Amino acid sequence: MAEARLSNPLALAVLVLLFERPMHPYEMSTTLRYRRKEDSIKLNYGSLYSVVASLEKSGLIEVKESVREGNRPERTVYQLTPAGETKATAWLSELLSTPVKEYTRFEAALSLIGAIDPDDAIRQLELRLGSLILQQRADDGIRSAVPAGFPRIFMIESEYQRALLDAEVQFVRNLITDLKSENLTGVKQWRRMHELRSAGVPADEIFAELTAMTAGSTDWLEDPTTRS
Amino acid sequence: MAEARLSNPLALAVLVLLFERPMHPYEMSTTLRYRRKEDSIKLNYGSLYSVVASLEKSGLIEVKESVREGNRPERTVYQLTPAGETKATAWLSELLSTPVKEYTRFEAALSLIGAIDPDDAIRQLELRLGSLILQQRADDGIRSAVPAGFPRIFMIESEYQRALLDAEVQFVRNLITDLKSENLTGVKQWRRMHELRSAGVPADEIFAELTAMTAGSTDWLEDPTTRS
DNA sequence: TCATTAATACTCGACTTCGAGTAATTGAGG
DNA sequence: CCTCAATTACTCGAAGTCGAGTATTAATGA
Repeated sequence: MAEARLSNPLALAVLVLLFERPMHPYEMSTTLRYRRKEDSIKLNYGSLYSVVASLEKSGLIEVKESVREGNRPERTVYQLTPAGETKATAWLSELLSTPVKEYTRFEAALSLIGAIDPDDAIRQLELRLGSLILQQRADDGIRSAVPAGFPRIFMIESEYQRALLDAEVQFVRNLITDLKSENLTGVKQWRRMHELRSAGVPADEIFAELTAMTAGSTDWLEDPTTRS
Repeated sequence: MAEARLSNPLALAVLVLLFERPMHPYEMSTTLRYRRKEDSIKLNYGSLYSVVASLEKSGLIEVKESVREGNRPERTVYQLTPAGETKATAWLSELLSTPVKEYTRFEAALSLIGAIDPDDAIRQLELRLGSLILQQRADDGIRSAVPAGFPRIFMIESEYQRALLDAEVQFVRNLITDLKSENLTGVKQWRRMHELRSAGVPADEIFAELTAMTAGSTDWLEDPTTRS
């Protein structure tokens, strides 16, 4: 009954599935796959079984029965407890109502982009843009193949995904344009820095020249250890 | 030298920091914090030290020196190896060029939204919208406080973040509108389902009625176990 | 001057995540 | 009828993640 701090959304998916009817873990996995929830909820066997175990330990689900057919591995069928039912709706409500910061790889990469040179960065971003546009096309294809009358609410998560994809395409396109046109402040310094570095100029001289390049306030250039 | 498959972007951040100059782990953490990279790269001590250890084990970084000042814990200063230098640029390039699916909590929640009733869902989404708009305001405030001349490229990751935030606001606003106007196909069935359930109607009768409600093709309503 | 807070620099272990591996059963093709 | 692939159902251990805890020193202020 310990209040385990489950954070894996897969655990919520398990609760929601058991809200419908009792199931064994393998059936949960096939059901999630059949309903295309795998696109939105990361699913792998190891996690599924350990998540189920931890839900049981915290009293949110319980074993209903344990059936063996022939020589196959035993199937353990689980069902929701009253506590689990409460938890499922509370948890889902919270995920819907409360935005939490999600860390993406691309955001991390952007924040470190200065480590490669600008022309290289542009090239990589163009590759990304290409992939993203292919994804849009693929998605268009899927959408046009969905039978008329299919309830939108059943695939609302894919509309969200699409909204984010379109936003990213826009962002990357703009970024490439700004980088190419040197329209983005700081790119000149960035480029100069890589020129100096590849010419073997030592770090402190690079720092000095960059400081000189930048007109006006340069407080932001300072290092935490060197600031007065 | 083992090719460890590091996936934590924090490891890339470590490589990039050491590309600048040798550092000890604690200094990496303060530097990342000072440069606001914490907003984009999840940082906690446990992960940092274990990531550093695993980078060392795979030969991408190495100990430069180990200094002790007074009775303080020893500071272990690391530096990049040639392999680490190569890895840093290759890894960064890959993160920039290659989109990978990121699983967000909100997307997971949307995919399970059917488990709570529509009116409840609308309420939670309105709460979310409120928070998101507050975030936009806060971000506007920060942006207007940035000193003129501050190079945009140094905070490009926050522009990405903002683009995604704006897209989410749009999406949630539209979704709320569509739900309220019953404009979204499937909402009627969804609402009816929760009415029946809270009236204690058994699952199979609910299924029967929902099938009847939906004109035309209802293949998509079928269960994997019951399809012919 | 003495107490209290902040900063420094890391350690530890509980918990999660991952995905390859296992081992039986069913189905379809030749 | 036999073989080979797919499906069923789960196990296991290595690796990663997390954040509270520890122990010292520096700074602040009553």
